[in-house]
Amino acid sequence: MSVRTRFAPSPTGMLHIGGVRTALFSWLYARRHAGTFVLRIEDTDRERSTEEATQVILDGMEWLGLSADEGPFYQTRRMGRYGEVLAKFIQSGHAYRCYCTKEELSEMRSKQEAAKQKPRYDGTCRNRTEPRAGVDPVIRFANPLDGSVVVEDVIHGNVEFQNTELDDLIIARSDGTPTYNFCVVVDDMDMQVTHVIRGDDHLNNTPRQINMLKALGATLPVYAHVPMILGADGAKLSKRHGAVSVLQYREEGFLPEALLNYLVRLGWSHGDQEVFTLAEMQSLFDIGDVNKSASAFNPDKLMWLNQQHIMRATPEALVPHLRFQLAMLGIAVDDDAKVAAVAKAQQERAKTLKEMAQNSRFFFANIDGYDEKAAKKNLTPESVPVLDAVHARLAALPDWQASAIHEAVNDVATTLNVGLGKVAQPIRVAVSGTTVSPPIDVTLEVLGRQVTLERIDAARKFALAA
RNA sequence: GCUCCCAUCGUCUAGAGGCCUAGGACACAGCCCUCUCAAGGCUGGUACGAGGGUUCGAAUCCCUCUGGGAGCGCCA
Repeated sequence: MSVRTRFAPSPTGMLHIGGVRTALFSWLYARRHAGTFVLRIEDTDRERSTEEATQVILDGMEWLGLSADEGPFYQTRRMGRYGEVLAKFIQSGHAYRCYCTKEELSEMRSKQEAAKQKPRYDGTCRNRTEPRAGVDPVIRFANPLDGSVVVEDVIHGNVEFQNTELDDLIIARSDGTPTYNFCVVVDDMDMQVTHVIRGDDHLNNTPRQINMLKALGATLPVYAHVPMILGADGAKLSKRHGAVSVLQYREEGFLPEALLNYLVRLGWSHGDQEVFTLAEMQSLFDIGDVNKSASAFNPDKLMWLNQQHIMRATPEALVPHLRFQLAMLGIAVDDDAKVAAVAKAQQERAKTLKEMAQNSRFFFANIDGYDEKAAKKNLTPESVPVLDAVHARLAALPDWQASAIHEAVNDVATTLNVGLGKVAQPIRVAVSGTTVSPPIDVTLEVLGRQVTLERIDAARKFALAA
């Protein structure tokens, strides 16, 4: 039987990197085994599910390239099917109507807590034969009373739960709508999911799901409960560090493959390798190799990986990303060749595309003044002769190419008997407004002769006045 | 409280009894390279939670403790 995995987020909060990682593991596993990856939106909680969160899931998955082979399926559109199974369960005695009120249940709970017991439903309505007037019943699954359930997990090994620890969970609310644990079971069965890969916060309700699956006579899937991702401080992932919408990472200038690379290395490794292409991840990843322990999110390493991926990408591949970031800065460019040239010049010196765009403004827009410290040091009366000499040499250059520019700048330094730095820095400040840019020859080539000469002229005037 | 899970540098990890005076990566510090910033190279410090076993030998196996996490909803 071929592998079928699924990612089943609920649109009650923004999809964040924790969710993305389980999605990635599921997707990778399906890819590795030429299987099918299903996307299912678990939106049975009408109160808390939002359109916006659903859109983030869809857009996020698309941005990351984690395309679904089937779906998205929405649980809210499968209500008929759930009702069918519910009826079957009641008929077969696997489920029953419970008329206990919320007040009664909460009283039961507080008594149990006071007695230092685990709160659980006591089964009062199991043997009730008559409805209770004025109470809309919920439906509970009649969990086996004795014996145990063993979850065979490829990451954690066999985990045994006693049925006496489990209680009769509610599978349909008093308004008739089915609940999470029940829908998951029906869906995983109907969608013929072979491998359930999800966060290990679900390990505890897996035995209940297995009991229901058994009651349905379904084949059990293979389980893989992956460890959670913690915040940078080792505490639960929160908004302050990482629990933001995945799309936030696009805004921040991360490459999808870099984020995926970072995430795949959380709980998984392949020797000493740190940088993985998408193709490598697909061929090397195996869910059984995933660690058991939770890991903390480390923004620095994500940054480093992003830079590694930027460096290894072809300039052409960076074009759309850089354009996106330039557009965010209000810079519209239609010259893809120039964007590629800039990307090529900058790809070694930016940790994010956002940073690259910020540092590349001067290639596309006029500079608005000079950095104060930079000008004070480099655009002085003493630098005027340098700027003059450079201007003259560059104006006379037959070919506007980095190699020729390099030679010209070197010549000026030699002629004036100063270090290359004394020449390159004033030019750099003149054309970029700052002391930081790619190598000066490359910078000028990309900038073009006309703009270069204009800016040197302007800088010369500024230096004279200083 | 009960049940379940987890435990190697600050962080991500290698390690499946001798190859470990514990390896790699991020971060940090220093040096080199150098027209700036980077990238790159080299060097450095820091870890097997504690205690008991098993064994000729334990980071690796077992037990206890400690610490962390999850679940126990008419949430998912």
